[in-house]
Amino acid sequence: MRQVERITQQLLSQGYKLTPQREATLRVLIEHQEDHLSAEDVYLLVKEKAPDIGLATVYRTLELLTDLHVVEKMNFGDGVARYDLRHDRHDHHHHHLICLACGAIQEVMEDGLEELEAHVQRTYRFTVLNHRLDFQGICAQCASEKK
Amino acid sequence: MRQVERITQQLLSQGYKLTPQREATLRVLIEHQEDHLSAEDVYLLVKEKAPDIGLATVYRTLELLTDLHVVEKMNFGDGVARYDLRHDRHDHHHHHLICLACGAIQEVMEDGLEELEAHVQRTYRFTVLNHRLDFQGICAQCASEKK
DNA sequence: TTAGGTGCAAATCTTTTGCAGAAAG
DNA sequence: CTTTCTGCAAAAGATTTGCACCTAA
Repeated sequence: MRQVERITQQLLSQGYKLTPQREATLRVLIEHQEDHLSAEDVYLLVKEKAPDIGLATVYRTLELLTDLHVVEKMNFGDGVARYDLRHDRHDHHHHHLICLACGAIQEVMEDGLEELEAHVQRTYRFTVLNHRLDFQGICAQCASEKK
Repeated sequence: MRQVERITQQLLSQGYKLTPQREATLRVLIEHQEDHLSAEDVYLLVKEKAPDIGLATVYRTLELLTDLHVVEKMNFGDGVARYDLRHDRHDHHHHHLICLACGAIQEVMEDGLEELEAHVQRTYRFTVLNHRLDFQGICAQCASEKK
């Protein structure tokens, strides 16, 4: 559980308080790294451990963690924001495979955009700070079920 | 103005009616192809020509055009859906440069993802039907102003 | 003539905010 | 102690929906 401690240190060192609500939220995010949770999802999961937490606090905590680059706020077009734990501070190198049949979201860790990014940088004189790439399609499982 | 006619033909051939509201909305979308309009933006622009149109109709028309693949509904993370006219039926090959300083959204017409897409297809056995790539950063203009 | 479309207002859903009380440092 | 947090309820936005009235085909 080194991860929780590293992040709480970061909170404290920047003058934020470590409250039980924040710690519980952090734990949920870490336990569900694979899951791309919405604020509501996080709220329900935190509620299991700390029934008194309010939804507004979850929103506020997620916003704080986004500012601290602990999580990344994402939008997959389904009307809710989802939050991804960042793997490291400078990580902007993972993509998503979104299955249109079952809705599963899988991560692709390889980057593979360096060349295209350099091209954009040169051709459009655009300084790329981050990028975001999603593939929509049919996952292996759904494809095999259809047969 | 061949574009309007082509799309209205498509509407009619699929059993939808061509109403003045739909035509006006279509014209606005075509005249502002570069602009990544939100539903509200479209509403205000259509209202200039046809003051009686309702916001709900604009939403319904945009939904219809999305189903028909005439436009693509996009989400840049600013809380509103934006609509991009598709360049052709099978087009999934344009990316966006989003300037974090001024908010401008520019299009990149090159694809350059073929290789990565093939890799994903092979490695994850994921059938890619579409993709979506945004670069966030600083545009040329904002970069030069900062000096 | 009639199925589909429209405008309006109300409803819904996600996210944000004001405020008084609570608690971390 | 004091500043920051929290929960609650209300507010704010964006989008959707129910319904009675229109209108394109």
